[in-house]
Amino acid sequence: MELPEVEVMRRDLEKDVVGRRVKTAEVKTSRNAMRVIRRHGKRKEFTSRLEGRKLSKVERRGKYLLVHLDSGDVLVTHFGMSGQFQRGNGRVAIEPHTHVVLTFQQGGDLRFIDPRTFGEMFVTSADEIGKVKELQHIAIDPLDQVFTWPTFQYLLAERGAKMKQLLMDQKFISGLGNIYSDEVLFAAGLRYDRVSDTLSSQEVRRLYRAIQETIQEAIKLRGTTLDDEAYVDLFGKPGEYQGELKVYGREGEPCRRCRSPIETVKVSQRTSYFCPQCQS
DNA sequence: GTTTAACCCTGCACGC
DNA sequence: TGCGTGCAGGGTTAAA
Repeated sequence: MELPEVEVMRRDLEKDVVGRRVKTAEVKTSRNAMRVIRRHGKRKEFTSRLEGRKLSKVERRGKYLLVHLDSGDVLVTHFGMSGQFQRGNGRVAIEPHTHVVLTFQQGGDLRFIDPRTFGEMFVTSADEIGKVKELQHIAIDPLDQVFTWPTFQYLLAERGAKMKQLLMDQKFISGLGNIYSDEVLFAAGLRYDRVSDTLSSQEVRRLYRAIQETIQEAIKLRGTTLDDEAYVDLFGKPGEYQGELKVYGREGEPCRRCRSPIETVKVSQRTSYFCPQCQS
């Protein structure tokens, strides 16, 4: 799940679960459920801070979701590769790989499902949130007001790294993963191996616009749901941005702009898709 | 400073 | 049909 999917989830939660009070919090007994709450030694450390609490606000920091509780605590969730939240109720069967279930006093529940358990949940106090290492180092957010193109130009000039790696680096810019970084580079007409401090002003501007437009459009279409991956929203509905993908997952297929076959390359263990003609 | 490899998990497609 | 391999939208760490 990348920024657009996390943002869609944030908005859904804001509409649908904010204001509800947690009656019971359950962490399943499996080894992987414990892996999900790995920062807590015991289940109770996690569940006792949730039970009886009302959910008051949901914010996003990069790919992290922060659900604020009326106690001042914050429930932090990262979805990893396969994590998701699903709304349910007592009549809906618990899916395999469901690790946490919050049941609401008002009825219904919220489930955290994650087959690969790269995802994580933990509760911390609002005061301590600034001390969480992963959150401290999260870089500028593309949707933030302070993400302006002169700022971006400065940040790029400070580094001498290849663009694909840099866009994926959450300490450089937050929210982009393997899919959207490829889409952004295509939209900007830049190759994955361009070095950040050699971009012209015009290229920086193109890249800046590509980031904003790609992210905005993906949120509008409620995220990307690929055939083999199963991102769905809070209510189980897939996104629609997959129909807009220009390069990701299209190896060998003709570029939508120039008809050249889309190529792939391995960049830090991940497959990167690009058009050899349109990107330089 | 930047890049690479290994690792953390499960599920699925693919080739033999 | 069965089995091994590689790959998948995440991130960290140590070493080169």
